Amino acid sequence: MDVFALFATRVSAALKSLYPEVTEDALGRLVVEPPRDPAHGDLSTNAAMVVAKPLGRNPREAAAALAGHFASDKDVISAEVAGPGFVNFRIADALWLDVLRAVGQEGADFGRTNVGGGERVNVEYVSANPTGPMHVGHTRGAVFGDTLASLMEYSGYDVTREFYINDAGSQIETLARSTLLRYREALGESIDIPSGLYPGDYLVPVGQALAKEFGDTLLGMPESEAVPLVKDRVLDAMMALIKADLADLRIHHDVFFSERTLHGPDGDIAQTLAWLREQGMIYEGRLEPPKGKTPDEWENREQTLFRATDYGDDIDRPLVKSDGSYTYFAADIAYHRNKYLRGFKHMVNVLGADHSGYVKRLQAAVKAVSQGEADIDVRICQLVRLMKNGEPFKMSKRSGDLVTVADVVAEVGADATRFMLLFRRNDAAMDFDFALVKEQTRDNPVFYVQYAHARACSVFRVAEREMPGVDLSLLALRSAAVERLSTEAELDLVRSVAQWPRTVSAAALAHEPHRIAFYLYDLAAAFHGFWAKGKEDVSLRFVNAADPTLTLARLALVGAVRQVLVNGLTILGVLAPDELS
RNA sequence: GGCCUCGUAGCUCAGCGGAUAGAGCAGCAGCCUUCUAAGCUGUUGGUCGGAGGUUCGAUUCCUCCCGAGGUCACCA
Repeated sequence: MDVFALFATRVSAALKSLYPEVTEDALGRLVVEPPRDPAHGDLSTNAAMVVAKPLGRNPREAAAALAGHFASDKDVISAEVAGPGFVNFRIADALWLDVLRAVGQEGADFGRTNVGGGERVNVEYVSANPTGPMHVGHTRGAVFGDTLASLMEYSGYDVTREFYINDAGSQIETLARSTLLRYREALGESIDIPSGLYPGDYLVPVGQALAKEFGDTLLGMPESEAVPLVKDRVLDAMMALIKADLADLRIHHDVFFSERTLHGPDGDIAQTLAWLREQGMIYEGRLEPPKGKTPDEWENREQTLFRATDYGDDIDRPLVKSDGSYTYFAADIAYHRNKYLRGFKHMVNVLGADHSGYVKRLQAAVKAVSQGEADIDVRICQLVRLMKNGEPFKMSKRSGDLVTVADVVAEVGADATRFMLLFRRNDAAMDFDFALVKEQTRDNPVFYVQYAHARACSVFRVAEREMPGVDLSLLALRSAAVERLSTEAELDLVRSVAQWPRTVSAAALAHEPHRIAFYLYDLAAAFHGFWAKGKEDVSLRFVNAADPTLTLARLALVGAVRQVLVNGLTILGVLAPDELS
C-alpha cells in the first residue's frame, strides 16, 4: 500500500473529470509527495500547476477546483490551495493507520511494487579481470551493482545479474606464463619472476595443481601447446577466487559470460562486424591524434573504424588492432549485441571511475546493435579512499596492509562494508574509514540502523514477558486498535513507514540504491527518537502493562518499523540482527 | 587541449523541477543515568562555486567560466 501512489491515481482521475481535455503528457509530470514543511499538510500535489499551463488556465483556479473535488473524499480532512497552485491535503488518521495494517498483511512484500512492469533488465557488474583475487577497488561497484539488481528485482523488473569475464586479452597470456613459472617452482626449480609477470602468491597453488595433474610433461611441450592447457586451469582457479571473494560480500551472479567465446572465425565478433558492415556502420579511415599531448608511439595509419559519432560518441572507434586482432571495444560491441539478441532491451553497466571515458562509446554500441530499440545506463562508481582514524592509508602488499576484498571483509565484516559503500551517491568519491565502521555510535550508520532493528526486537521481548500468552505476531497485530496512536511522535513514525513504498520505487527508477540506505537511516532516527521520549515520559513507552490496548497499538507500530527495516536491509544485503553484541 | 564526475553550513554529506534548502558531527545553552545498548532537548551557522538561459517556479535542466578529481588511438 502506497498512500502517495493511491492519491496520485485519485488526483489524476479528478483532473480528467474536471478537464477532459487534459493530456497524458501533463499528467505524467504530476507528483504527489510529502510537503517539505509538515505544517503544509500530509500530502502535496503540483497537479494544478502542471495542468493549468497547457489548458490556458490560472493554476490557482485549477487548484481550487481540484481541492473542491476532494471535499467529499472520506480520507481527506482538508484540501487547501497554497502558494502558486499547490493543493495540500490533510489525511484522515485512519488512512495512515491503514498503512500499519498493510504492513502486517504484506510483511516482506510491503514496499514491493511493479514499477518495472516485468521488463527484463541485464545488470552487469564487477567484470574484474580474472588475473587474481578481487582488489578492494572493485568492491564499490560490486556492492552497488548487486544492490541495484536487488532493488530492481524488488520493484518488478526481471533482472539478470551478469559478470563479463575479460579472459581474452594479452593479460591472460601473461597470467598463463606466470603460472607456468609457478609450475616449475612446484617441480622443484628455483624461479625468478621477471617484471611484467604476476608475482602474486595466489598462483602458487595453481602451479602445484598443475604439477600434480601433469607431472613434468608440460616442460616437454612447445609453449604453444602448454599455454592453452595452463590458461584453462588458471582461469578456472582465478574465477573460483573471485567468486569466493564475492560470496564473502554476499554477491552472486546469474550469468558468467566469457569474452573468449566471442572470438574465433565464426564467433559473435566476426558476425557482429559483418552485420555492422552491411549496415554501413564500419569504414576504413584515419583518426586525428588526440589533442594536447600526443602519445609517444602514435602511428597515423588507416584502420577499421566504427561510426560511433553517428550515435553520439566523440570520435569513431577502432575495431582492429595493428596486429590484426580485435580491439576490446569490438568484443564489447559483440557482447552487447549478444545481450540484445538474448532479449534485453534494458541494460545497466556498473563501471569504475577509470572507465568514465568509455560510457559514450558503450551507449553508441548499444544504440547501433539494437537499432535504437535498447537502452543502456552506465553507472560510474567513483574512487574509494581507505582511511584509518581520518588518515588515508597506502595499500601495498609488501607492508601487509589491506588490499583484497577478503581482507576488508575480515576486518570490518560484510554488513559494514556493504552499508558504508551504499551510504553515498555512487558518482561521488568517498572515504571509507575503518575505525568509524567499527564504532558503536550514531556516527556509524550501519550500527545505528542495525541497532534500531535490535531495539525493536528488544521491545517485543519485553512485551512478551509483560503480556505472556498474547499473540504479538505482525499478522495478529493487524487487529490492534491503532487509532489509539495519537501523539505527533507516533504519527510521525507512521508517516515515515508510509514513505517506504515510494522510496523504493523512486530509487529503483533512478537506479540509486543509496536512497534506500538514507531512508533507513532516517527511519532509524525517527524510531530511536520516539524511544528516547519514553525515557523521559513513561506514558510514551511502548510497553505499558496498565493499558494493553494501547500497548498492542504501539507494538503494531514497532512491528511495522521493524518489518520495513528488514525489508530495506534485505535489499541492501545487510543482516538485521535481533541483538547486537 | 577534449571528454566524464563532483563543487550545498566550520567538517562529513542528503536534497525526487516546487513553498522559508535539510541531517549528523563540531560550537553554544540547558537537562539526564538506560523498556540490555547510540545520552536527550534547544540553539548558532548558507551568496547551494560564479554568470547567463529555459520555466508559472531552478540547488535540481541547458550554456559558458572558475576550482577539484578521473580519463584520453592500438592496453583490458
